[in-house]
Amino acid sequence: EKQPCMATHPQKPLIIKTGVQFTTKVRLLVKLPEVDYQLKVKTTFDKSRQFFILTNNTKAMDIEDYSNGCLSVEFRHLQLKEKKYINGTKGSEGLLSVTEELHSLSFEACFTVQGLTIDLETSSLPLVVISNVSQLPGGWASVMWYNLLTDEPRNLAFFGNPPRATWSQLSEVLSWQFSTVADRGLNKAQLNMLGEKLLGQHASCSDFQVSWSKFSKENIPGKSFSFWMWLDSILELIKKHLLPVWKEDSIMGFVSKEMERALLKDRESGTFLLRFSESHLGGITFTWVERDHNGDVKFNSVEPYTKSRLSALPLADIMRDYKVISDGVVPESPLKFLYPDIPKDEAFGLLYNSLPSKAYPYIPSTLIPISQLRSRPIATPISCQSPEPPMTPREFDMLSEQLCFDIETMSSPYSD
Amino acid sequence: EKQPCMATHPQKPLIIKTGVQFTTKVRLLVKLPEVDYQLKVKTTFDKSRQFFILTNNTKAMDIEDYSNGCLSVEFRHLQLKEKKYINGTKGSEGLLSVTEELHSLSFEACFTVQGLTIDLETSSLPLVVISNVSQLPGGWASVMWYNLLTDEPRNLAFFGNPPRATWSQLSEVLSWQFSTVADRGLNKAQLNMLGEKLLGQHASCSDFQVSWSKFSKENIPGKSFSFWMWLDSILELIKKHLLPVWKEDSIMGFVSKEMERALLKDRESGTFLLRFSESHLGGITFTWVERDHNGDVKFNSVEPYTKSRLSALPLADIMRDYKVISDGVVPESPLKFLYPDIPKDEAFGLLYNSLPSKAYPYIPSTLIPISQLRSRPIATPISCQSPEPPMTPREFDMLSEQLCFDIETMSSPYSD
DNA sequence: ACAGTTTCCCGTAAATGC
DNA sequence: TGCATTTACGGGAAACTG
Repeated sequence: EKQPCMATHPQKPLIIKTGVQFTTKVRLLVKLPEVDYQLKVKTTFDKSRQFFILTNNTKAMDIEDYSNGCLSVEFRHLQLKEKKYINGTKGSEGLLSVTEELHSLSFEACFTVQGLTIDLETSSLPLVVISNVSQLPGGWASVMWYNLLTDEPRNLAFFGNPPRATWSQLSEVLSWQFSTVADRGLNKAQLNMLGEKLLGQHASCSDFQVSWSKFSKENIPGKSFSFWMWLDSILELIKKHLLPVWKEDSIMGFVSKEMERALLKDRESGTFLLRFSESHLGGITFTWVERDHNGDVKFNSVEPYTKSRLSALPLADIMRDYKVISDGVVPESPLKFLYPDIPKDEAFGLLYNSLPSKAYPYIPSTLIPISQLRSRPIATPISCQSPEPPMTPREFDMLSEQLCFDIETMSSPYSD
Repeated sequence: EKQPCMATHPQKPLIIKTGVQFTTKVRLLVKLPEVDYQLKVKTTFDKSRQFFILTNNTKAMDIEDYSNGCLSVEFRHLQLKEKKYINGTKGSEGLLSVTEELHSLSFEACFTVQGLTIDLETSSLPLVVISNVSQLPGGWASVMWYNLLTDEPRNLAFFGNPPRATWSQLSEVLSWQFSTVADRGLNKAQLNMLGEKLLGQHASCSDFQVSWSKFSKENIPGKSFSFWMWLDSILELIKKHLLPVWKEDSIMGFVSKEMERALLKDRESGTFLLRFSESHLGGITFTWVERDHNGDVKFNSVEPYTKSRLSALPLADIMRDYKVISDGVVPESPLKFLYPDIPKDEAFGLLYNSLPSKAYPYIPSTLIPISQLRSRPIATPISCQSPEPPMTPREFDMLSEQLCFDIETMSSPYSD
């Protein structure tokens, strides 16, 4: 039953949410003697656990319109649903979290040619099944770790004992996440801050290793979220609310508070930079430096803006309009220069929204972010170092040796 | 097969959304000779149209726990799904919109006692089936009109030729909507404004009649929504964003612009009132009066606040913080007295949110609504009259003459 | 009690039907 | 083409379940 084979397109593990439609396509990689033969393909979900395919899962292969005459079939509107076991025995993966369980779809076909019965079977790359979008970040973590650390196409037990990643490998993957989502990766200084956050001072050694647990399971000391949950919340914030500003490279973002002060302390009064909150998920703040008549330096950071605030007022408008007020005095913007010395309107001007609304009989009204300023202690700066070079990403090179057909594409709204 | 009967609880038509669970309960109104008889009840959706019950629809009756020993059965987790007709013939109600189509659930049971076969059957009050919450307002309109204008328990053809309502009947129902949703009904002045909006000057005559079409199908002249859609958008706004302020009776709300000016013109500078937008769905604005050094009167209305703005900043905080700014001058609140003469902080003070956030290392920041004031023409006031007295609501008095059991309760998240 | 997980369902957007 | 209606599914919250 073994047949000669061809390479398939590169494949990545996917995330599928129960109850949400996904698509998969299978192609036969050799031409069969009789072309019109009705070759039915059946798609099934792995038996190991509690999901089944809700919708019609059998379809006949057909000749691709555009193509070389290959037989192929596309399953659309597939949907996964959880099986309810009445006598509570779920699968065996009790130790792993849902997003660490890897599943797979199988495709089978069987036909007889010249008295010979031929069974064809193949299966998808690993799948993570989630039931709510709130599990998506966990699912992505698994997909990233798997892609980063194994070449095995179908190692469903991967998270039983997941290998460590070197910081050099990992930092590159993290930078890609930003490139993908936001068209701009992370620079060395930003990666260095992330490395120190994850590893302490060891980060300077690029082959220092990061465990799966440290990356996405254990909480950051003193916080209620893991490193990846924190980073992903920032990716989401950028994707939904900061895209133009991020693309313009106006957000330094990943800077420790110490570094921030070191950078700002010698700058002109009113110089500021933007930094992601380390204490809360999905927040961005800005810090500006002020020098009083004695020449004493003072740093002020605004309460971080999160998605709810940013959907009321885009960041560029916040930058334009932010004012500090002291009683009875005309409010004033403390923000003059984006670090190192770019005039604010030059950095953000193109992204400002044109205020005036057209609602004639009415007086237009806008929201202005305001702070009541009080006195504040001066912080001490600390030094900082720079990170290691990136490494080329590994890619799946899926040559299926035994199988005559393979999955061509598979898509789900949760995968890119 | 006719059996003696008892009254059931009052019933109201309901709205059911496809794919969303609902519950219904049926009770047998006489005691059967043999108590332990397994009396199975089957629930079906009316055949006239395109829905079916997705979930298990047959259940045995049981003796109620608490009760007089009546047999009853409760169906939970029922769900409606639309039937797809392949050869496109849907039902016949082509002329009516979905929310005007009335449906019903039927309940049947059959048993034999002493050689006699007895069939029991009953059906629910009319149901409106919707597929998206965006149809809820339309559904409510139907339910209100039905309840208001017929005593027939199951007239599914009601909207084939819906009767008119007198303004006196309708105005009372509208006031109830506000009582139910927001704990405060409408006063005469508010109802009068609504009556004039719907009927012009005829509203003063309380038995003037309103057609179903005028109430909820035709658009208001010059607008893209019907009277009820407009009113319902305000109910929603109150429910989600204005509840405390509405309960305090600080929102006059339904005042024509003419009346508004008539009321404010002789008041002190800085007197304001709150009014719902008539030009846009779900908006609220405030208008204040200003008198310049010549004694000339000027009215200013702010661009209406809608749910998106109000979810960024609650109304009470807007009232507290709203400022008008002229270049280089300290911003000032133009709002001094809630009409007629209540100091602003007295009217809204208890509802202000305490600003200062606890985020220590950061400077707290709030959003302040600001308008850039320009010169504005002065409007001319017009007079206004007051409305008619209310009338007692009619109630369903459901005595089922032929049936031995009836529906006791039926619930769906869309019904109160 | 509680954390991890799933279910529920509104509300927006997109797709579909007429 | 435009409007009415349904479908899709993210996201917040409640319900479930060991």
